[in-house]
Amino acid sequence: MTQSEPSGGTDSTRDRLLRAGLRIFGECGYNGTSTRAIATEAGANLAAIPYHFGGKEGLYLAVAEDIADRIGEFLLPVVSEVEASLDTLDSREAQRDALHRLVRRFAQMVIFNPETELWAALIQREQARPTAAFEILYGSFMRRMSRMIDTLVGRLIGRAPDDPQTVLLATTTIGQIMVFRTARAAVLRRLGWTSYDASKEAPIIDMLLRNVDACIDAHEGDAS
Amino acid sequence: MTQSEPSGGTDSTRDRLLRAGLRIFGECGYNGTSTRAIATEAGANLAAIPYHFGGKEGLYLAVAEDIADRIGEFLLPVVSEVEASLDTLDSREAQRDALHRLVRRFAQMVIFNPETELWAALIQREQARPTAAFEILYGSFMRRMSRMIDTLVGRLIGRAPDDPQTVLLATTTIGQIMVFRTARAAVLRRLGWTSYDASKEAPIIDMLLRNVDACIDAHEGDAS
DNA sequence: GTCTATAGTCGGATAGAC
DNA sequence: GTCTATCCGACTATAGAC
Repeated sequence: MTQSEPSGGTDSTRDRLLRAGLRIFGECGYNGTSTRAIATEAGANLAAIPYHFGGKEGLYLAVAEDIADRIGEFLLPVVSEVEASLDTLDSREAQRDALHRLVRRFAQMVIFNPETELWAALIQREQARPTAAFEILYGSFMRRMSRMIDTLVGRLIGRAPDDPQTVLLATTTIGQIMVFRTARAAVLRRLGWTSYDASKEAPIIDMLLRNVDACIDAHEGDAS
Repeated sequence: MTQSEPSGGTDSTRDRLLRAGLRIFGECGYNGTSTRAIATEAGANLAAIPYHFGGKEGLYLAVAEDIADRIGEFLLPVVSEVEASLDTLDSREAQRDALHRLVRRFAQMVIFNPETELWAALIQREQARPTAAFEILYGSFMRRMSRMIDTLVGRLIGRAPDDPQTVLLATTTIGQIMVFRTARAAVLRRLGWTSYDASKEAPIIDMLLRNVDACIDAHEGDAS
């Protein structure tokens, strides 16, 4: 959301630094990453980092913005579509279907999109220990995605979107998806898998949608 | 589980280093932590770290063992109790009740035990990027806790404990709890809270147990 | 915009006195 | 077992030529 689009076709030094920064910051964390490693992987000069980004921290924040942009590109088509149709969702089936579309898309990204591998660790660290980068991530897509899920869940259980009960239920819904990412090492080990390959997508998402429906039915119509 | 018990009453240099290491490794990550910072906080000499633990990495692994021990102390009473009663759980109600006890205890630890704050970030990093410390954590309590939940969930839905469907459902159950820790920053912000204080324990755990029951009912008796 | 060279700081580990 | 002193490598940032 700055002036440049590293996702575009260009391959300037700035873009290569951003790509290398994304990979190495994601893998090693802020402190575990040296600007030398980034410059080397980008095939750029060490001094190019202070020049283009003002320093290591500036590059880190630029990487966070880049991640936010890419997640936005992936999620926003579906989010916008649901937002636009929100006023016409009068039947429970339509509301449920909209929620399913959001959950499906989110799960596809979090669990099965290989690109996510790079973003996930960085976002997790920002959740555990927020820095300025968290504001970038939260303000860009997290807020909008969360509000949308809250709104739909709230309608389905007959509560306001900002009712604590609604938000808690929306949270557990998202948690069922995210655990495949955040407890990845333990989950894969228990399943005897080495990665979440495409053949697992249908059974996992089926289970998630079934659980979402079950949890919502369990909380429907118990307005305080 | 080594030779010493830092949880005991002693306060040797070794114990103080372990406590300081737990706090700072947890807060700043392995690379973000300097042995100088640990030694200072422990009121110990820098050279005491190579002396007692062989170096920074040895201290980190000792911290992981310490965490595993403490989590074990918190969880194992309940896990053992359920394990022991496993053969006599013939009614669905008894099985469900046992699962509730595990979920409740796990949630109390993960979400509401303030001590967990220190462990959580370290464990999360090990999930995203396992090192030798992950083996220590997984082998000590994760495996046992997971097997227990798999076993109970499997019985309740009429499948084997290692059936993928069983493991997936157990995973989503754990995910509903862990999200309060792993997406902490975003969840608190959406709820307008600043921490999970004790007054929130009952409503959150009630919702979790209700969701667990609902998900299990949704998957009951659809044996392949 | 990109390079080399270097300044200045901080990291972990060790030697050796006590 | 605990200390001081120190080595040496790695880090980020900057100066200044091109």
